[in-house]
Amino acid sequence: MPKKFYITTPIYYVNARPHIGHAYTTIACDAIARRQRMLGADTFFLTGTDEHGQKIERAAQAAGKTPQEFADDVSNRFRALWKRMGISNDDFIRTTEERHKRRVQELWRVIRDKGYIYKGSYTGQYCVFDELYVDVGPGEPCPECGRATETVHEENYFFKLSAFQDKLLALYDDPNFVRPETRRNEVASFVRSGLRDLSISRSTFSWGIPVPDDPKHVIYVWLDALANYITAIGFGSSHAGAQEAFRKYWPADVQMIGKEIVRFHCVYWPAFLMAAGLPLPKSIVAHGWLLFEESKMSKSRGNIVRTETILDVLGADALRYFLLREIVFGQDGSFSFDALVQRYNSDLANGLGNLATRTLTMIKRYFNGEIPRPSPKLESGDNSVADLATKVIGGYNAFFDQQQFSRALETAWGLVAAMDKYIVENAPWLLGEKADESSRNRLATILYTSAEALRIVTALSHSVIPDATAKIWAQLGSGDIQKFDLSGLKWGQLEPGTKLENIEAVFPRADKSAIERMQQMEEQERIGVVAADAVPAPDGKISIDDFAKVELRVALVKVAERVPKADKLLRLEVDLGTETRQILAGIAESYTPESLIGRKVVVVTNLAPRKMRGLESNGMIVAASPEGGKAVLAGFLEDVPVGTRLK
RNA sequence: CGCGGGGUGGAGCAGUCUGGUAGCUCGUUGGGCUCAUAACCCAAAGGUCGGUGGUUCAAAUCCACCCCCCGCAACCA
Repeated sequence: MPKKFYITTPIYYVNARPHIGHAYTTIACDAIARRQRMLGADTFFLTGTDEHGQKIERAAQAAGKTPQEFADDVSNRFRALWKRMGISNDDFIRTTEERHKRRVQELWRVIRDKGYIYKGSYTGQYCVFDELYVDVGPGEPCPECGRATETVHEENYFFKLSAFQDKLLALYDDPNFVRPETRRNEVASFVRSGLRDLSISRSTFSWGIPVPDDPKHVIYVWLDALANYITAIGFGSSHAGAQEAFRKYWPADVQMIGKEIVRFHCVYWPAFLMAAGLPLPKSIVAHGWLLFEESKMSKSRGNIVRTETILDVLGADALRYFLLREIVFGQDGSFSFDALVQRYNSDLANGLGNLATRTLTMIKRYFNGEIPRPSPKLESGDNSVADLATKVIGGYNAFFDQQQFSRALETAWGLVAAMDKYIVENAPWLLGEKADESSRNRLATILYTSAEALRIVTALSHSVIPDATAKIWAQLGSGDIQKFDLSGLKWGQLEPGTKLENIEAVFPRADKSAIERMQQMEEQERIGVVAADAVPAPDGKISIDDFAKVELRVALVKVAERVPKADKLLRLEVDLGTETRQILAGIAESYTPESLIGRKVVVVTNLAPRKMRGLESNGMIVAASPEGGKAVLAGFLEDVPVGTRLK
């Protein structure tokens, strides 16, 4: 029976559209899954979307949709993107599917019946953004994310997380359970500092899976979401086939996550599984974040990179290769169009692609398109290539299996470089002009050696760049690469006499215009999004009515003081003629409090209140805010009465 | 003491866990080749691996202290 291999991506939360960060995780898993299939493992690759929780309920409300409609829309975007990228997932689970809901409830019952769930009451602060109860006083911000918290009083179900502290710590002794090492240390120190029982139900909103026998409560989103890894493969099902699948695939071999969700996967998840008496995943692998040209991608910065743009211009292989080759897996990595194009040109177009073309072209020209039979008389250069190839196979496998993708690829490309050198040193094109037997034999050996090295790099890198390698493989006359048994890869398998197929360049060189095109596409997308948000203004302009919604008034600053422990924030009290208001403004780096008192400023008066550092701000001071520079307050050259409206 | 990442030739980065002549890509300069996608090959210039101290026969790598940069959040409605 073949070995099984089960790998999962996180299920992506549907509060945001898919971006390149999601693609990164998914590509890494896809490459691993494809490789396992090539090695002959019975592989199951799962991805999906996480769709419950208060955050989704509210986002849907803001969008004027039902939570289900909202989730459907975003989930479909993920599914469509993976399809377009050729992601080879075997299933796509959604937490709003019936199969998942029923099985999560079953998991709940199992844990409950083992005595790890109890009912308790809780009064405290809740952070909607993190979906977490936090240990702070009323009105204080969330210590995790800094956003405002809400005071809730709930009767909740609790999970006896505290009972698992020692077992969890023992678990981290296995160096493979959490990787890389830094994450493992992080988690271990978190657990060592003490675990409190975890609230695992909510009754203040309803967008979730009802708690069995107590439908006023919904199950905590993280318990719901984490369970997908087992519900998707059949846990909790009454069908014999599903039960069989669960027994076969669980525990997971690799569970890939981003570093921001380490705690949930390395503490809560194994605790839930232990409570349910289920086996634990063999390895949880956390990767770093993808930064865009050094800074974190964010919508407001306008530096979001959509995967679609890269697919349009360079194709999926280019993106896959770049992400896995350029970034040291586990660390934060930086994305830029320049680096992408450079890497694409040097490694794919000039490297592998060019090696394929030059090798195959010569075989076509000098041997009528048939792989020549090498002479039994080898020279040292030929043997070194064969030796290197063998080393490269071993090295690549070792690195790849430790998720060191960049080093694996670097190793494989060492063979590409060696082949370029080998070809130049042996100058086959000179031998090609001679007709004597020894020249022909020598030429046959050189070209066989080149083609065989090409075949090996192609086979190794297929899981990373599936499309191009499938083409090269076919051009070599080796047929369908997906049928190749990678576990048996070794030097000398290429059959002399094999007829080549039509030769075609697989990685056309990209020029500077490719970068510009991608930047333009992103720019247009950005404008499109802005315009779409502003509803009926296709040219980005707004109507006078839209402007009239903003109420700007002249105000006099009465009180100004620094907010404790805040670098940028000033607390102001301003006189609007009819009332005095408290406003917080992020201008402490530009103005001293004293210089503001008695000054007339422009205030947006009809802005929704917002809490900052526990204080409420009821408006906004208008200022010119140059990028990276100091803010300059808007003011008047002539005197104006306080309270006057600007229009 | 908020959390995290980092400081290695001109640029971007590996290498640090498991000490042993400092490596890759790009760029620059000169040369070569012409099978190949203006590609490929060779050579050269260019680094006291942030600093100080320690451990060691040996430190980019281990230990201690310090300096600097960046991201996130706190606080830019």
